[in-house]
Amino acid sequence: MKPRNTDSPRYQSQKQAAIRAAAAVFSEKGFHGASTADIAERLGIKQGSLYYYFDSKEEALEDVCLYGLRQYVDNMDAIAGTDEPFEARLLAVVGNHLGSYRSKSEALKVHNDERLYLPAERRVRLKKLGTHYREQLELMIHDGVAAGAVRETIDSHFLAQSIIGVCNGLGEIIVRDPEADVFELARKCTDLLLHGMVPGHYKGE
Amino acid sequence: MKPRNTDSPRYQSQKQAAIRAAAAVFSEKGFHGASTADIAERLGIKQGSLYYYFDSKEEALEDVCLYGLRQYVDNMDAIAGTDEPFEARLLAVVGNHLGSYRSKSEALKVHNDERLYLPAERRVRLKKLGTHYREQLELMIHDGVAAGAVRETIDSHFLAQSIIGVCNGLGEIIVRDPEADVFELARKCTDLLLHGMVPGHYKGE
DNA sequence: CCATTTTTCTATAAGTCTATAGAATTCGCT
DNA sequence: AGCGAATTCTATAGACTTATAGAAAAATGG
Repeated sequence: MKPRNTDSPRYQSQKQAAIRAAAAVFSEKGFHGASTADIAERLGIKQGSLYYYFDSKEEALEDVCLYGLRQYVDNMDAIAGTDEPFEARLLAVVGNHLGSYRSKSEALKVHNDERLYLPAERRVRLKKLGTHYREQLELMIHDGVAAGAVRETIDSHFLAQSIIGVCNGLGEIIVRDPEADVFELARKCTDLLLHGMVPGHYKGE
Repeated sequence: MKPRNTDSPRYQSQKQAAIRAAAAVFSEKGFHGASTADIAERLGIKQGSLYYYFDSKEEALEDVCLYGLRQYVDNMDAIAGTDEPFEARLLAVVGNHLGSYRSKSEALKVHNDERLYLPAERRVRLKKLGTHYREQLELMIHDGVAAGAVRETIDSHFLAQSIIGVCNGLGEIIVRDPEADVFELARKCTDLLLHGMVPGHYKGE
């Protein structure tokens, strides 16, 4: 183990850069397909030097996943804490999810696709964040039911998973097409989830 | 290159078994994380012997992906070819998608998560099948609009991607919980897509 | 039941990868 | 400029992988 000053501003900014470099490489080649040499090269240093910032390749993956997930979950907490009407909160949730694909697509993609390759003990913190996210969403749905904005016959676990699924599906559009209008997509997505695709319901549009 | 009789019934059944073994291992460890030794072990033969059935590890991945995708796409063709009303066809599509997670979850999961690690020239056949699938779905949506079953304001690319997304999201429930009732999930999913989560629309339920 | 074909095994070459240790360089500060 | 700390470099051990070649074993069929 090397001596390192984890508080120095230089260390912090390089570590941040290292995480982003790892995110980019993992997202392109996958965890096992990427080598530490790939990550170091993108960062502009040599392979061995990378171990100044990560104790192991697995730690790098964990850091990338946490980085990708953190802001995303924080935003959810903020949304769940407001007393906006259900529809507005749903729009905010969808917007947050889709927005993450644009701003930090790589780290979040790595979390989605590669986190399973982490050993169980490295996944605890991620799991906590993930279940927290879903719980907040399910609570929101319960509120929606109580407020009469959501049918009582829909169970919240099913619905939460559906919402997450649609967002991930649309995330592919966002990643594929850098021109895609994220806000417009979020609006259409929320509308679909609320009112379905069938025409002629009272809400005129 | 070894001499092999690809027509003998024994070869065919062992090759099938090899593809399934590869699917299981790739799905658990990922393409790069899995070794040819892992696949051979699951099949009950030695590492070197595997090359009697695959020219390379990449070919194994391609075969697994094709295996996972084929039946899934064939079913879509059958569904698109009927003249059932739109709602019934949507239910069939969703049921097919969710059902695939139950029956061949491993190969389809491999296709979803690992196909990107194939070199471009090995991906052509997969791409063809995939875009064919989405085109059929978009055509179905156009029919639905023409028949008045779908709002005109929804664009079919967006909707197709949303449908695929919800199904993948619910696929996680199916994979996680072997007791989950796939047909019931498909019904609820179709209902959500058609009518949304908001209560009080004319269709009483 | 023997001869031929098919399938599997053993052994290994050649390459890649992670992680470490210690030397060399750069940085921040006075 | 010069000292000590922080950062990066070089070099390498040790493990693991894919793919191949030729020997061995098992199946097939006349």
